[in-house]
Amino acid sequence: MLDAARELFDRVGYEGFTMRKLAKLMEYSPGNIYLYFKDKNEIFDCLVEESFSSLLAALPQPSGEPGEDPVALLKRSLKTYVNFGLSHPNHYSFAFLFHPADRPRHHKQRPAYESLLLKVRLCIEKRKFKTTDVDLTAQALWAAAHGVTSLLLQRPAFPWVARDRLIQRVIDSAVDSLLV
Amino acid sequence: MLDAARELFDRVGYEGFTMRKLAKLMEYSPGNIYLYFKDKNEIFDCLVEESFSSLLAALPQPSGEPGEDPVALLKRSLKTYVNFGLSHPNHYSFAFLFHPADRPRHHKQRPAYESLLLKVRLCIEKRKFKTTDVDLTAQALWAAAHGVTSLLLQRPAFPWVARDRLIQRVIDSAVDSLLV
Amino acid sequence: MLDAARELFDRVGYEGFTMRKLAKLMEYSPGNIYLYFKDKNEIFDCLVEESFSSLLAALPQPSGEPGEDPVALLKRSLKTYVNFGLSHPNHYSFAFLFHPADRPRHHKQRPAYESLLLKVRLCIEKRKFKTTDVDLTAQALWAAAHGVTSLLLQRPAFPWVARDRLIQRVIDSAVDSLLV
Amino acid sequence: MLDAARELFDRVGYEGFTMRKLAKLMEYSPGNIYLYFKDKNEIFDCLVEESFSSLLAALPQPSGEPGEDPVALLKRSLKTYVNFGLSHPNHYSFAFLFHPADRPRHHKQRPAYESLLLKVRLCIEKRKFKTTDVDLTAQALWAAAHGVTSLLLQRPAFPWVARDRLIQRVIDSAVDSLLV
DNA sequence: AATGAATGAGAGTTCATTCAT
DNA sequence: GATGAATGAACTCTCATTCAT
Repeated sequence: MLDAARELFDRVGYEGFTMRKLAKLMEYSPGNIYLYFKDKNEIFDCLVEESFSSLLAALPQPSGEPGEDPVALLKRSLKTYVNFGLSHPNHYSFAFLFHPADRPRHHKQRPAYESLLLKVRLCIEKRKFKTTDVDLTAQALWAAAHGVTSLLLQRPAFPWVARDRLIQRVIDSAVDSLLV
Repeated sequence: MLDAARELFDRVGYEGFTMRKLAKLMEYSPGNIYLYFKDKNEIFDCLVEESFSSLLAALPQPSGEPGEDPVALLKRSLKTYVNFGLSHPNHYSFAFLFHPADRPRHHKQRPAYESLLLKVRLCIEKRKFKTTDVDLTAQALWAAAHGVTSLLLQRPAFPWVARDRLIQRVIDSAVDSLLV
Repeated sequence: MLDAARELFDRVGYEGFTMRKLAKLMEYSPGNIYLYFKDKNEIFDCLVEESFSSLLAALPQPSGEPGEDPVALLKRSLKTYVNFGLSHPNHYSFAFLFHPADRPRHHKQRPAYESLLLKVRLCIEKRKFKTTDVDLTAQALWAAAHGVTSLLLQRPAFPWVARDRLIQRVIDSAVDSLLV
Repeated sequence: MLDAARELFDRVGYEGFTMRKLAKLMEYSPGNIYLYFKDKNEIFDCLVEESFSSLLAALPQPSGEPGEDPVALLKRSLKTYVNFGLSHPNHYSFAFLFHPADRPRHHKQRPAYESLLLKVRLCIEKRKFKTTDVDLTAQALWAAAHGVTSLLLQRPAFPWVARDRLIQRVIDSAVDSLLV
């Protein structure tokens, strides 16, 4: 049922999503949905939560081994982030693109951001970066990664250069410019 | 009339925009709108077009003077783009973020992209950049700029660092890493 | 339209009243009602107001002539009240019988009560009554009058004695017991 | 189960009473109710019946002792009636105030009326009353008692004088005016 | 050129009720 | 006996749109 909802949300956007369409999609009666979810918002919340969970699960974690290259880990991480978005557009949409502005922002994204912070901090601790501002750096990297992801997802018809090159370039630019 | 529509749209966003509200705002009758616009979509199309026009108008153009620094121009240009998005959140969302699958995508954004291409090409011609791939570079820069803009717009509650620093950092990173 | 609403309210009661039924009754579309009334409550409010106005208009007023018998006026007044209820069941229902408990009580009834107070006060001033408690007396009289009215209206099938005799008796009992 | 229904009904009133709430209150499944009651109406019918029974049970009965004062008994009876209504507002409303025209009127109230007739007859037989019309007298008394009860119930916000005084006055007036 | 009245569809939600299990 | 899932109709209300005037 969440799958159907996700697909519908993705197809018609937040505004276009209606309980009735969902019901029809599942060949249910409208009222039946309310046996499983309190209301429309609850569905949305569930989807968002699910999406953040899978994103988080996909991200690589520092191994803790002494020889590990923190910059490589960071880059791998960012690339994973982008690829996750591209290969799970539904999840990415829920996590980062829909914006029912009237609802209290979900802070489910926090763990993912923490994970990024951690990796940035690692780079800084190992003196790989010129900067020492963890938050600023993490947010700038996030912005870059999110930028490619969302553009590629939302403008599929645009004449993009080869995806991989573009992604690589964005990440390299964002990270390399920080290196000592 | 478009002004009223724009103001309403700015105030209430896409979802909140209704023909009735527009009519009341102009002290017209609802039906009267249809004398000027075929339907709601046409209004939006106009609005989007206007938005892109004013974005384009806001973007700095190369002066053609020999002493002009193309890199500075490029950076200024990107910053303008981001600030335009931040100060017209509804239009930026509407132009770049929504994806109502049922409507043909507007390719109004094309001229803005061309303008970016032009400036990148300038940098390359003046041997400021290591790279020579105009499209790849332009798209990577667009991604970065779009990334900050959309994140800031869509997650207003997130504990961002100072906006200006973040924007500056993203742009600097993206551009500086290209310099010879 | 108010007439239709009144009739419907009266036929099906407050809970049974729905916008759809009203629409169908008038051979309108449901949404059309909202051109004339903000919502269901506003309809109800209008009806209540109307009803109190006509009740008030029906009640006799003291002539001010010196020879006027205040007790007779009071009795006439009470009888008018009851008869108004019996001959305008719709109005009476709206004024006194429906009870949408969740809504702030309408104080539209106040003027009618004031009118009763006035007449009671007259009797007391002219030393016709043993009591001097204006409010207590007025409320007790109202209770009696309302009692007959509502019983007769709401239990039409009950084997009542002759209406007029019953009404007369209730009023006489209530008033005569007060006389010096 | 009727107890649960009664409690629920007492708490939320007629409009607020739903099968689901009843089911949840009893920790049953909604469908389960239908094993015991045909439908919602049947529950209400039972409730009403019960209400009338307990009203009847609450009413004082003539002791048959020779010294008993029938007028005092009558007054006590009327007072009990009013207080019953005030302390079971929902049931009183349901029994005496609603008039959902679609349902056949319950004549469950008959025994209560008989009980009143009986007491009036007693007063007349013992030559306490000027009148000899049992029905007229009983109905007038009922009207008075019902009048206070329903007004107090339906207009809780009205600035009533002290309840007890009002009730006492209404009953005294109605009865005393009959005394020889 | 402009309006007011009207429509029909659709929104989210809740309800009494049924029925296979 | 009892349940969970399901239905279908109803609810209030809003919307884009039309059209006679």
